[in-house]
Amino acid sequence: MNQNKIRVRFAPSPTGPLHIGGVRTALYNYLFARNSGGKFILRIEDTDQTRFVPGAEEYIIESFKWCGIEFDEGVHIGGPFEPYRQSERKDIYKAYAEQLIASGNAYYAFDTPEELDALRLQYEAEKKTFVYNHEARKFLKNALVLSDAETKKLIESGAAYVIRFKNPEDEIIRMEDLIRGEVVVNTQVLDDKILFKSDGMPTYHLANVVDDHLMEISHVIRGEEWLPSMPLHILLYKAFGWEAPKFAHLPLLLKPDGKGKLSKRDGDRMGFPVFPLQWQDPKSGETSHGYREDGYFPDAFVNMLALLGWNPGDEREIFSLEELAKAFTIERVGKSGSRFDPEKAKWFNHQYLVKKEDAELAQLYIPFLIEKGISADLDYVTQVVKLVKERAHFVYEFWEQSDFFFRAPEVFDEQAVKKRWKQDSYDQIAELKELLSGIENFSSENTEEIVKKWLEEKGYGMGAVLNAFRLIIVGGLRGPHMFDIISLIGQEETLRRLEIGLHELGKKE
RNA sequence: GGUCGGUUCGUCUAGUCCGGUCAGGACGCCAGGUUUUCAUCCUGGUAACACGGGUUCAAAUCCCGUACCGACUACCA
Repeated sequence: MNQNKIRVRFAPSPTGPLHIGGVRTALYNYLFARNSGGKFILRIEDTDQTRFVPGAEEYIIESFKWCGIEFDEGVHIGGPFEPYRQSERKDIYKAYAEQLIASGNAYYAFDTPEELDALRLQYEAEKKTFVYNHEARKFLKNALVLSDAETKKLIESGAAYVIRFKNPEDEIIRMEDLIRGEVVVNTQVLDDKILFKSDGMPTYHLANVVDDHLMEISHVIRGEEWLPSMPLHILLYKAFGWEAPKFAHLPLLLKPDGKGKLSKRDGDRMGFPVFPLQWQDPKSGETSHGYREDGYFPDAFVNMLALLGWNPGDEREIFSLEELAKAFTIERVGKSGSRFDPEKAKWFNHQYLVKKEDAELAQLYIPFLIEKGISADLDYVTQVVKLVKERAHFVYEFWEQSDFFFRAPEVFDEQAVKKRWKQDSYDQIAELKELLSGIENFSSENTEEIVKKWLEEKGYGMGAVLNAFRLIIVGGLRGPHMFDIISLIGQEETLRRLEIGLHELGKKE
């Protein structure tokens, strides 16, 4: 193995949509690779044929594309270590399993799943736990107990078998985790995990070790749920006589309330996405929300995710992907699980929304307008966006903040009428209409100056008049600066709305 | 049950390795200010070292124990 080359991989199983915890794991791998000038690889771990879900692999690839996370090698782009899909590498694992048998590190076992299940039940009844370990393997149906001739005969007769790892009986394993430091385990407590299944496929444990070695992976950065199997993996590298990669086990993403790791259910329950993209389950037809479809910007999403378990050590919070790559180090990844906070996710999106160009946001807004049956030119929409973007977390919220730029109010908010349409209002607004109709330069600044002067001369209350004015133009007590609004919709439209408003609201007695 | 991991404001976290500033920032929340409304924005406030021992002049920081939480414990990954 070339020791100087940093190579990391993300190795999902195509069993469904990618959970944001998985996205974060991939992100940290990506950032680590970019930070160190290394390579980032996408490998598909589809050794469980029974759990294959159509479309999952495509979903995973599309998710990263959306996030802006790019791979250097992988199932979708190829590379020097092809193939990158384990089902297509099927043939290579058997030989490695047999190599382990030859070296005395593994053995054939013929126990059927039913037999083992029965054993587990039996143990449970006695309040014990059945473990296929160095004790149990001495009295079960395997090559350690059977003679070589019997074993050979069984295999030749076509009996189903698995290959299990033969754990050392009593050995202290000291392991180094980049995030957690030293982890020590006695092999006594380990069980003889299956490496090779009776269906001819390797298990994760064998396949990931073989592939990581063959693909010259230098660092294995994965979720904390893999920490308990790190000893097995270390032992496997040792048994093969290979140098093990460095390991880093990332803390879990926890649910926003209560206990435990974040799950799909939490998203449904609390109304926030758990997946990067929308996903429709091919079997149940059930649809799950995605960040993309819910209006999040990919850069905001990635930024938010990166800060969940990692921090730069200073007080910066807004990072582009490039900035993240520059700042990221594995040392600054925390040890403890992070509770996901949907509120902060929204805040991040707002930050990115405000930072974006008005024209860019207008482009994104136009489809929403079209859906409302409104056609407006980009220039006008850009002006509108400029006025309302600070008030929104998402582009889809623009409509509720700016509908009145595109159409006259159809109804007047009842509460607002009650509060702001007083006895004097009709006459004052009628006067205001007169005033506005005479203005030649209808710019925001100019109308504001003229109206304020008029208010002062007349001794009218600014709040009273302008709120009544707003009520008529907007339909409610909301929206940006009044003079910005009328300047944008124009003099003609302003006067038209005043006419309608006066007629609708009438004179209050 | 067993093994491993974790524990600083409600949440994300800095500080812990190399003991010593009112334990800092952000989100949220609350209050005030700005404003013609709402939002933004500005200012301020709220609020934490899981617990118990020990070592020390001094512990969030080092040691031990306890509690709690989590992950894992499949011919799944």
